[in-house]
Amino acid sequence: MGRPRTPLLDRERITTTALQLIDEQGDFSVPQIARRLGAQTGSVYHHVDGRDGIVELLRERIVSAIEPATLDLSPWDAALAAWARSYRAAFAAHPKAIPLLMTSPVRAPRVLEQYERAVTLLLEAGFVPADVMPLIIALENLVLGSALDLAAPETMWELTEQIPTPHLAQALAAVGEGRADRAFEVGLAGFMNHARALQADGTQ
Amino acid sequence: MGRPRTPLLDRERITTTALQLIDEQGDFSVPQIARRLGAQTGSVYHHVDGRDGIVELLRERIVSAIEPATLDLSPWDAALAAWARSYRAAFAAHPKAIPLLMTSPVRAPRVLEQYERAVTLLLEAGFVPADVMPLIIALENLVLGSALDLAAPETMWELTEQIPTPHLAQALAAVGEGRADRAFEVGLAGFMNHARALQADGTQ
DNA sequence: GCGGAAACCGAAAGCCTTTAGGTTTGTGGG
DNA sequence: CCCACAAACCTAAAGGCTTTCGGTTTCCGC
Repeated sequence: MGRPRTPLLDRERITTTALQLIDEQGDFSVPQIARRLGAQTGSVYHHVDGRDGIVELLRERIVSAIEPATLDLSPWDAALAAWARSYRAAFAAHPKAIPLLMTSPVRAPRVLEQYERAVTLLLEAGFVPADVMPLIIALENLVLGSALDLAAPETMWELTEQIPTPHLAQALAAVGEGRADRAFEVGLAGFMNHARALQADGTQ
Repeated sequence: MGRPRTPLLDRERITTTALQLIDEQGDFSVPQIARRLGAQTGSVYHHVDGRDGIVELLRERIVSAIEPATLDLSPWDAALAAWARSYRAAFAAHPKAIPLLMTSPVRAPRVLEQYERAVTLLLEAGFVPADVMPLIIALENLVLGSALDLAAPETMWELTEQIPTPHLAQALAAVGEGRADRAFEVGLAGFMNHARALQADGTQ
């Protein structure tokens, strides 16, 4: 038994395996990870700060796909919209992980830096400081709400014949594929128009 | 031991106890419910379809607070905005329950009826069928994203001194109390403006 | 070469979900 | 009235999960 000649576990492999499990079945457990990597359950705890620690690693892994360079775009509204799309895309790549990540706060330095830059962007664009966080949080609501929609089963609404919903059925049929993407773009367009209007009011 | 003279358990009490536990500690378990009601764990399963069944009861309990009469308001945009606020308020009453309810689809007849009426409302207002679902889903994204924000800890962003975030700290300080509510109103205003513009384009 | 750190195993405590069979109480049909 | 059956609860147990702890082997710096 004892220490193996070549290591079986490390944070990288643990994270990757957890993400695989989540993509496959929507959840993970420490014993499952250990089995896939050929180790015993307890051994995982030598590399990771418990199950919550693995969730934290997953969060960092997933948000690392957000493209910080989007915030360098000009003008500010193009930057903000591109950042929102990149933010959403990062979560959309692993929709089933979203419920696990939604509860605990943002701690990843990489993401905090991006929020800092987004705030700076809006301040430089002429927004009043008190208006900035509501805007950013509203955008975040949109992104996360949409990401959640991606995590939901194909049909978020289970239509039954017991409750007649003819117009809902018609509207669902009319939108067809990519309803989640179209809804996000509608919400984003509404948000960006509103933000531009606010900025025009403030800087006129 | 056998059957007690006055029943200890029923769906109503199980649901209420589960909701209490969630409000207190953010989660619940079947043994915890049984203990609070003075019964054994296994007995709960005679009334409820497992843990998932309890979650389903919780969903119905919580969404029953959405006020259907909001959709009777006139004009259509006032109705939609009031419905969105009522929708969000229903979840905001039990923010810690939100992560439990976000995964599975909407099955509650009471809510499906309201979606049907919302679709009808937009169709009667002159929206093209293909535009209706994106709008409603975008609104839902806003509502659920904002509800999630309510479920998060007080500070969604954990600022540390290791990563300097002066502008973020300033913006957070400037918004003060009720940042979640203000963000929701900003997002809703943007959405409603966009919807009104779309409707004006379509019916002109 | 040797001592400590690193990596893993084995085992266990304590929680959870769910099922199965046994016991008592209520109830409706004969 | 009584008796069979359904309802409500209990006891017990299987199997999974999270986490901790002590033991064993291997690696690495000095």
